[in-house]
Amino acid sequence: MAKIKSGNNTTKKEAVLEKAALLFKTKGYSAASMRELAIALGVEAPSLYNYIGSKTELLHSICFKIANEFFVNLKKVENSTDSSIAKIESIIRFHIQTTLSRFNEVYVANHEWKHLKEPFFSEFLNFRRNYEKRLIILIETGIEKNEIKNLHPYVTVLTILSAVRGLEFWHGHKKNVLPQELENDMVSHLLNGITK
Amino acid sequence: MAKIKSGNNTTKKEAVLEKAALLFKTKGYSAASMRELAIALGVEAPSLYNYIGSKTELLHSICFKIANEFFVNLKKVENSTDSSIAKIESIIRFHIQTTLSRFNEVYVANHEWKHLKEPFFSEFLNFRRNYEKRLIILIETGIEKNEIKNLHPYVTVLTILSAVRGLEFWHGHKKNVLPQELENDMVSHLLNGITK
DNA sequence: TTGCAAAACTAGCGCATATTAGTTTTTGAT
DNA sequence: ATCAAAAACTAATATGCGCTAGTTTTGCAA
Repeated sequence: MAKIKSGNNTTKKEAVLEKAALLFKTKGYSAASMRELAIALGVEAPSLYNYIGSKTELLHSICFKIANEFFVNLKKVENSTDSSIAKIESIIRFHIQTTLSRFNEVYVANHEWKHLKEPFFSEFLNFRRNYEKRLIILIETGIEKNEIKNLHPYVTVLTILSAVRGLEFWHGHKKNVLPQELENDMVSHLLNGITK
Repeated sequence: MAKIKSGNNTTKKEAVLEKAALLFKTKGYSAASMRELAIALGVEAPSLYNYIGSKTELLHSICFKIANEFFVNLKKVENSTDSSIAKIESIIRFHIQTTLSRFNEVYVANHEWKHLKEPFFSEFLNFRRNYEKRLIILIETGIEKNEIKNLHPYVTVLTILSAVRGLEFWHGHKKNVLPQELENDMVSHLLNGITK
């Protein structure tokens, strides 16, 4: 049967990962089957195991790759000399841009990570909590410096993270709103709500 | 074995539904098994079928009960004589309150509805789209009346709905923030961001 | 105390799953 | 043309699933 097609600069494993992200997003990790994934790649299910170790490894790869990218960005922002508001804006824009350009992977990392097996489940959970905590510190600093309104920092972070996560439901509306317009309007909404 | 316990004013079917909502939320609909649900109720799996028709019926009941409550509230708000901003505020508060008080069911309705079978899948999807569309109209009216900033209405609705949906991740922090404080701060953030 | 319906049980069917083992085909460099 | 490695295949295993059938137990009303 036909070989797994992979774009010129991607390995076959990456081709599998890409299809897996789409499938996991569409059907959910548990309901997605390796047979289905194989069919999507034009291949029989056992052939997949020439490239990958297991179904759970696919989920692991997707989740931690995305988590790492967000974390790298966070560190970059933390080390900048921007104002608190500018830092928050930068993080919001990164979330929006990454979510729009890496739709399937971001969705899986956000919604299917709970199917990770231990110890990876706990590792990922700590990752999230740490990320959230460091955003709270960013907000707290902004409040102390009188840049940001004195709302409860955790609520502010939750509101922001939830709002950008909601872009996963964005899909079919691309025709009516340009990505740049979406990004600017959402940033405006979220920042105007907390800027002093 | 022990009978299924149900609170004084609830039927046994409702007891099953309540546990099902918790289980579907924790493990996801597909990964949750009827055997597991039965154990949580102190019973063997086939006994459940004395009360319910099928696993998918459980999901259906949870999703449409919640959807209906949100819809009833929406109609009430639409028919009021409040300003546009007050209408939006009212809807945001309803979302927050319902999410906090009906945690598991709201989570399932928001995240697991995609496992509904046709024709219920499409019915639920139309429900959501209709709800969203009517919120957009509310926003558009507010912009025309010069109450609300001229951001793209769809983006505004997406931001608001996403933010309140994020309360599903609220859980463990109840000790540090009172629900009333949470509600007021989130409402403040979301409304200040769009009020003219 | 009897009788009957509600609600539990045990056994098991049919099906789908992830994965392994072993084998064959395809591919590309020499 | 050769030959080894890469990548596909077929077959099968063990497991778990939702659910049904048929039977026994339980609990309340008479």
